[in-house]
Amino acid sequence: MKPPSRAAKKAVRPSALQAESLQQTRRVHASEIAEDYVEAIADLSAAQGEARVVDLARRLGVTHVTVNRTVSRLHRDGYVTARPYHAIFLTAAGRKLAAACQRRHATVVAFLRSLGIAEKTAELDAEGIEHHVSPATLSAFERHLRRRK
Amino acid sequence: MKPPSRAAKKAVRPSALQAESLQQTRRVHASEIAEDYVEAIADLSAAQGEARVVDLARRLGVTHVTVNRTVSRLHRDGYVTARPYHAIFLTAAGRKLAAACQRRHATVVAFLRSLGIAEKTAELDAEGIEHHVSPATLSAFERHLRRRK
DNA sequence: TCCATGATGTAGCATTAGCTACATTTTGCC
DNA sequence: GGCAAAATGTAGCTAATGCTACATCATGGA
Ligand SMILES: [Mn+2]
Ligand SMILES: [Mn+2]
Ligand SMILES: [Mn+2]
Ligand SMILES: [Mn+2]
Repeated sequence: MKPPSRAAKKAVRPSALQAESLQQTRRVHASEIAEDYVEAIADLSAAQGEARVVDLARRLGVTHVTVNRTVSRLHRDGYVTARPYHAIFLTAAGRKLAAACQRRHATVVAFLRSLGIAEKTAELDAEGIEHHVSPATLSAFERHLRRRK
Repeated sequence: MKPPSRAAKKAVRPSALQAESLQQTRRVHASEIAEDYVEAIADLSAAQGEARVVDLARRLGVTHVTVNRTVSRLHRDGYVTARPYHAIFLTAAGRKLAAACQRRHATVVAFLRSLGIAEKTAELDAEGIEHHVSPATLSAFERHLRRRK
């Protein structure tokens, strides 16, 4: 069945741009777990001096099995040290990534709060939004925060 | 190796809240593809009267194989009709979801644009951000837009 | 009419990400 | 020191999401 030629070009969002946006979204999702893990490892290291598997499992809301497998991927990718039966520590690359993520996370939460959004809602939404915030958009958030201050 | 008791409780983000946030993020990601698909199907239907597999593949930036399998899941979940060798159409549930997603998408893009973010950046970031925007946050975005207008 | 081409469908591979069940190691405590 | 419990590790399952390669269907033009 051929599309009836009516209405024809309705000047809709171009396919190419949406495809590019969705591809970027998929790329973001591929690196997202690494970001949340290094952030959590940094938080736990600051609070307790180290990050253990159980602590990560509790904080990330998954089982220790999932943590194990993800940590081995983080190790494969050079973000963490991983010795059996020892706590997990960030490498230099891991610390750098964690610092950027912590900063971005805080900015996104502060920005949402500045719009009058409740603390808990801001935290819930920010955990997902943060990864999709490009450097340009992060700058815009910071600019808005400075203006509002 | 036990954590040295120094610094002890550093009043960091509570584990329970972060775990809950990450669980919500994972739930969002599980329904995200359905949202992007019904939105694309609605767009294509409006523009051409129907949504074909090739068109969806082009617009979503994936192969037609991926489209096929996802469409069958959408059919399983009641969002689309699916007859072999025919175009794909939204069910009532699909149209309802698509309308909400289109509206939310437009709001997120407009909100980012109102912060001075470039058109293309807004579009790229919005494609990922939109799914993590809760009803409360969407309201805040709309409120901000009304205020700025 | 018929057939080349485009559209669609399917088989099967890889990776990621979650899980339960069970094995092993480490540790806290008597 | 010895042992129970906690922590950690591993085997193997499911599901989602991407892909290539190949098979089948549908159609428009010669
Ligand atoms: Mn996050
Ligand atoms: Mn975060
Ligand atoms: Mn999207
Ligand atoms: Mn996301």
